[in-house]
Amino acid sequence: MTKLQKSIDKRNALIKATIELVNNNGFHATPMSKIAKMANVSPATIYLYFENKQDLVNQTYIEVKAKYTKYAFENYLESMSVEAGFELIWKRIADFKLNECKNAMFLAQCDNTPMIDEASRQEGIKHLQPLLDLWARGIKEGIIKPMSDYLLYAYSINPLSFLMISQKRGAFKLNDTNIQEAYESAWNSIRVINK
Amino acid sequence: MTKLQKSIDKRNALIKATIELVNNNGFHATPMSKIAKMANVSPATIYLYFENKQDLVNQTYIEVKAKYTKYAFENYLESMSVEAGFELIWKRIADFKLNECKNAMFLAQCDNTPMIDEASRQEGIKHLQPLLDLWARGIKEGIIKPMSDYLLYAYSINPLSFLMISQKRGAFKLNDTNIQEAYESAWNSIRVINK
DNA sequence: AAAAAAAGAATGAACGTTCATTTTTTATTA
DNA sequence: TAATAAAAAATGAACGTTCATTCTTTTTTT
Repeated sequence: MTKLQKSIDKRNALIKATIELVNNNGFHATPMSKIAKMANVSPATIYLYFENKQDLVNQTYIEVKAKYTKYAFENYLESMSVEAGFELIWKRIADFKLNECKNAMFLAQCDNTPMIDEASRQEGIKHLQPLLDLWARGIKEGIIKPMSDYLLYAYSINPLSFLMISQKRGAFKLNDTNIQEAYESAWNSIRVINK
Repeated sequence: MTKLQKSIDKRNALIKATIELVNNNGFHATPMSKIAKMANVSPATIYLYFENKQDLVNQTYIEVKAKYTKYAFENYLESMSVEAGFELIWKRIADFKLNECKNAMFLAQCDNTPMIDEASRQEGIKHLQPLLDLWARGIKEGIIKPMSDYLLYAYSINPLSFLMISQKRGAFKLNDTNIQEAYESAWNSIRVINK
């Protein structure tokens, strides 16, 4: 194994440990020493890869967010119809929250606490552009209600976070049936309804 | 001022300070000393009112959650139609998130982090029963889609949390117009749609 | 004057970070 | 290629600080 690879492995192990521990204990209740231990590394080693604890969690956030959006837009083409595009992206995001549960949990926590720098937060939002573009197109075509991106996001994508957290708490179990129900709810909340 | 009143005032000041500081810094980044200072009280005095820090935040959570549900169901009568009842409750909740912004922020953070004991979380959920009952009635009458409470909640009530957080970050401004849009989205996502 | 409430200072534990060394890798020379 | 020197990576222990909580003293109430 090359030197570079070893470095990447260590960095990845640190990021993985950070996600795991922050998910279970929150940012301030996860000491660097525990992150180091879980990553099989000395505490001091963390500081070779990251400036400090804040930098570690910022970088973790950006990395996970990038993974999320990459996953979401896989297979999406701008040539698709608005309906097809939305359904595809929505279901990919649902998949992510289901299959990459730990990553999704981590993002949910970051997005609801003052854990992350505002700058890193901005950095994370950038990659969502294709969805915003799709919505703009949908509105122009009269298929999607003319609402702000925030409303569209709140009623179609964001509820998945709540469902995931409920699932994590064991209060609710997502499956193929209610994923389809949820998708239809999401779509009905943003589409133009012909009476 | 009576002794009892003074005690209640002190307890309230402590809870208010906890909300303020946890909102801005998160649970673990708000020291007891700061809470004491903001409440004009000695750190030691906190321990006359609360067992420890965890107890302080648990009790704060339960108190705020109770306030939230009381606010939500004010004026609601079980004799109302499903549509009217839902609109009333939904708009009261929206009002709460708008007008009692700090309280709402606090709940959002509690609900998305491992900050609160599971027991206190359960305690907080109890008071939402009237809404669940309304949904059950709506489903029986064929007005609301037969979905689990979690899905109904996720797509109608919960998005308000996201909007509130976006507003807090200055990214989005809620007003009467988009509150109405949001309400219609919420209702369309859970109602039975006659094609 | 006794009891209760509140205060501030003190305590011990835990944390993020740094420091002095050691270990591992890479480059150079024979 | 083998030996060795230089550089880089990694370490565990140590440091200074911060924090939740407790202890002792003072103030307020009864």
